[in-house]
Formats: sequence, C-alpha cells, structure tokens
Amino acid sequence: MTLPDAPRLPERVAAVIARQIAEGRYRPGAKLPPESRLSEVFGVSRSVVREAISRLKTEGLLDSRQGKGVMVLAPAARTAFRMEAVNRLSQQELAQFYEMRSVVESETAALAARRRNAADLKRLRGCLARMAQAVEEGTDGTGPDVEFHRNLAEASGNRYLKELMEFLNARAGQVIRTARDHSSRSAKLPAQVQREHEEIFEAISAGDAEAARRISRRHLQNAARRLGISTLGA
Amino acid sequence: MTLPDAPRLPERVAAVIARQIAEGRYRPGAKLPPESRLSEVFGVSRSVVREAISRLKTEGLLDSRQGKGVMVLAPAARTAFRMEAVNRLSQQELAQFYEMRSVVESETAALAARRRNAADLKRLRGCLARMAQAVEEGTDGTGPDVEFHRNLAEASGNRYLKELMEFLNARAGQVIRTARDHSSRSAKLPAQVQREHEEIFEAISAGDAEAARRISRRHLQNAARRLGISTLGA
DNA sequence: GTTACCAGGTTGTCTGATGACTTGACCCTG
DNA sequence: CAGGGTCAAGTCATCAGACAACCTGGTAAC
Repeated sequence: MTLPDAPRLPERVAAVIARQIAEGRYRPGAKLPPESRLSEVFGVSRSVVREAISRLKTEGLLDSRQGKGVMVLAPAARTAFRMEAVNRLSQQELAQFYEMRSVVESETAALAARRRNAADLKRLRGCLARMAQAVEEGTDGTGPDVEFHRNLAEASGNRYLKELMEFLNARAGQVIRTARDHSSRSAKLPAQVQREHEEIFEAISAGDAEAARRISRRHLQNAARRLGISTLGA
Repeated sequence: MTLPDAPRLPERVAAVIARQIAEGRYRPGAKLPPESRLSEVFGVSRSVVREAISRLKTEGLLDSRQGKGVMVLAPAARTAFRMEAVNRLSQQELAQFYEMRSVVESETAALAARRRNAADLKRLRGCLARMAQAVEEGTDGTGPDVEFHRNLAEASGNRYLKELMEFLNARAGQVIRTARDHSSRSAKLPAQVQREHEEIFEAISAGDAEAARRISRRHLQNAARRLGISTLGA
C-alpha cells in the first residue's frame, strides 16, 4: 500500500463546510449559500460543490431539497459514530480507544453468558479448536480470532452491540497490523491469548456473566499491554 | 417537518453498490467497473455515479485513484458505526438500542466517578440546579438534561466514550421526541427523573464507581420503561 | 535485461444546458 | 378583503461533453 495521496477537492470542500458547521457559522436549520455561490467562494466547479454536499448528506450533517436549498441538520440527524484512522492516534488516544473497546466487549460478553444457546457454544468451540490448531502449528490465527469475537457478540442477542463491537474490532485490527508492520512480530497467535479465549468461553458456557465480564476485560487490557499501550489511570 | 422525499439517484445508486459489496459481489481489493460503465449499467449520468462513489468513499467502503480506478476497501477501513433512523425501529430493536445505551452510559458513569474533578462536579451541579428549576416551574428540562449527560461523559476522561455517548443520546432524543409527538406528553421533566439524576451525581461526587454504574443503569432502564420499551430478557 | 516512449483507459474537474421544484409577487374573482 | 391562480426568478437534480492528470501495459531502442 502506497502513501495516501492528497485529498481531492470534494473531500476538502466537505471538510471546510463541516468545520464551519462545527464552529457555529451555520447553525442547525440554517441554509447554506446556493451551490452556485459556494462554487464562486471556493473557486471550484459546481460539480465539486455537489460532491462535497453529497458527502455531508451521507453524514447526516446536511439535507437538500430541489428548489429549496441545502439545510444544516440538527446533531440528532447525524447518522454515525466516527473514528479517524487509527494510525493517526496518539498513545493517549489509543489507550482511550482500548478502554472503550474493553467496556463494550466485556459487557457484551456478560450478555452472551446470559443468553448463549447450544448453537452459540458450538460455534465458539469451533473457533477455539481452529485457534488451538493455529497455536500448535505456529500459523496465522487471526481469522478464527476475529470469528470468535464475532460469535461472542452474536450470542449477546443484541444486534447493536454486535455491530458496534465489529466496528471497534475492525479498528483494533488496524492497530494490530500497524504494530506488526513496525516490528518483527508475526501473526502467530500466542498461547497466552488462546488461554484467555478459553477462559472467556468457560465463563460464557457456564452462564457466569460476572466472570465473563471480568475475564473479557482482563483479556482486552492484556491485549493493549501486548501492543505497548498503557492503561489509563483511576 | 414534512415527509422525507424519495432518495435521489446518487443515494440510490450508492445503496445498490453498498449492497453488492455486502453480498460479496465486489470483494475487498476488487476494482469496480469504470464510472463510464456504471453509468451505462445504472442508466444514469456519470455525475450521479461520481456522487454515489463519493458517498461511499466517505463511508470508507471505496477508494479511488486517478487513472487507476475505484477499489473496494477492507472492512477495517469503515469509518463509522451507523444506525438507521430510530423512528423506523421495531420495539425489539428499540429495546436493544436502549440496552446498548445503558451499557455505555453506566460504564461511562463509573469512569466519571473515578476521574471526576472539582470542575466536573461544579458543572454537574449547575445542570442539576437548572433541572430542579425546570421541575419546579413545570418547564422544558431537556436542555439541562442533555447537558448533564454531556458533562458526565466529559468527566469520564475518555473522549471516545464521550462521543459515542453523545451519538447514542442524540438518537435517544429522537425516540423521546417521537414518543411525545404521538401522545399528549410534554417536555416537562418528571420529579422522579430528577431524583435519579441527583442519585447519579451523589455517586459520582462520592467517587463510588460501583454505585454510579448501578444507579445509571437503573436510570436508563427506567427511561426505557417510561417510553413503553420493555427490557430484554436474561 | 533495462529504460524510454506511447497509446489507451480511467478518474478529476470544468462548462453548459435543461428539467423539476419552491417561493413570492401580482392579478383576478367572488 | 380573502382566496386562488399564474408567472418569474431562484435553486437543486441530472445530463452531456470536453479536457487535464494519472496509470498501465506493450513495444522499441540500447
């Protein structure tokens, strides 16, 4: 993967408008200047302005009506919780990210312990077996690891927690890959990680929500430590 | 606010492409057909195709390079956790949403109890005073209520939890407003809600993370019940 | 085998046009 | 006077065409 190139005009114009909204220059309910005017102001073609506005419509920041204009929407219309690319995060931000991930995952694990059924357990066991094999063979255990966490979230019976967890874990995957690229570390699954997975599974299998929560949280804290991310105080 | 009009072409084309990606028709790393081809396939102008692609670039689903083409990105590049408009959620989905909100907010409250400083407490006290006034006068307490939760999240010292909580609370605000529009309920702040806010504040002020977590969770469960949303089993 | 050049293809941006929609002003009728 | 209809101006939505900038693969020359 090469270095990312500079943002193109629509992305840049969108960023400026978004900043102006955040700064209060355009308040919710306010109308943006017409596209033709913005085209003059930014010194770009109307197509670029339209693409920028289209981007911000995706975000839920703007809405437009033919013949009427482009309106700034209330914050409640924001359609997404966003995170910037993790390779730009400071150590402090990474620690906060891991803390959030730990919160979400451990509570999801607690719910999984309460709601798991036989099929859930079977799936989780299958992931454990594949991870155990990866440990033994010293091969890449990333696939079954991701699968384990996905099935755990599935067992929580809460679709939103599942989706949030998948989003956060995909972010974490980036952190891990970046860390690997900067060291000689391989994708090999450490035996210690596998042991932690097994403990989480035992707690879930036993229907012990409190243990699942505690062990899951420790697992995430250990994961952060393994990446050289210190935990937050108090 | 009138009924939302039908999605325009760029939004519709973007949705089709996103679905095709989700279905595996275009896998991560794969190249989409050229814009000119997509223009033919969808029977729309190239501008519409470009706007659709621009939308999906905002999502982190696609990336494009001049002269090279449009690539599908790996799920890890997704930049957002999204939720559809809450007024379209079933009762089951609302219950799951409130459960997620409860998880996030109660853990944030626990962290706030551990990390709050004098300035945090002062701000929270100010919100309580304004809410108490609203209760006494029977006026709209929504503003200070939202402000209370924002300051609580700020006290957690975790920027991501704060942002996630604000996103979820803005969603919840929609649920509440929708419920009000369908009943004769006013924006008046019930005394019971205020009491719960006060209890949360006491726990945070005392630095009692466990109490803050427990009371916060109960507060959110009560909030759901007040909206007629039943809690999830086990 | 390596390097340079070129043609073809693709995205990025611009320009101009037309259609669909909104709003406000003005006029007419009851 | 109030209400309804019409029209012009303004605005977004979409289309079409053109050119610039970039990428890739093939070929020719050394």
